[in-house]
Amino acid sequence: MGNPQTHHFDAQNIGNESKAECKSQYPDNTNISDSGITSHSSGSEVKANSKGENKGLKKHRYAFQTRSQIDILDDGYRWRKYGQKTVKSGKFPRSYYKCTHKGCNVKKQIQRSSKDEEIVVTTYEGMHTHPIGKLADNFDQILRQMQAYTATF
DNA sequence: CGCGTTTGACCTGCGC
DNA sequence: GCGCAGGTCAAACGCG
Repeated sequence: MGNPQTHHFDAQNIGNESKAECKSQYPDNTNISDSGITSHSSGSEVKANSKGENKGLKKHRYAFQTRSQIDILDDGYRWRKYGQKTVKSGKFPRSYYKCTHKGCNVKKQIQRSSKDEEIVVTTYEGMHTHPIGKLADNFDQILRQMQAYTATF
């Protein structure tokens, strides 16, 4: 298999492992886990099946921290920024990205730590239904810097 | 000419 | 019931 897909770090891979654990690597009590990544269990898809029957609609969400000076980490996919909002518990704004693809509604959320601007929190939501267009030049670097990730929902 | 980015306004959900 | 926070969409502009 010489396909670049071999290195696909799809969510299902992580979800299958189910070894994700919310390890707080924050040296200090960062407010991020108070009002950013951890909360928001309610999904917009919930209203779709609000008929009263809730199917096993799992929302894939993965968040990992990366130590980089650049907010935009190219993981091999193309992302289109569709919004930016400043969170209250954080002096830095949060960026919202969406995968520009047919039928690929994967969203990515990037936020910088309010205290350590060197730490960038990237949250992925959804699964890619298409192969990677190219190999991320710094993909290996991203994996190395992947300090922690949370997979649930 | 296509699309990616930017900014503002609007909507929804939750808390008080 | 109202307010706050977060999230999303839309229109316009700039760049390639």
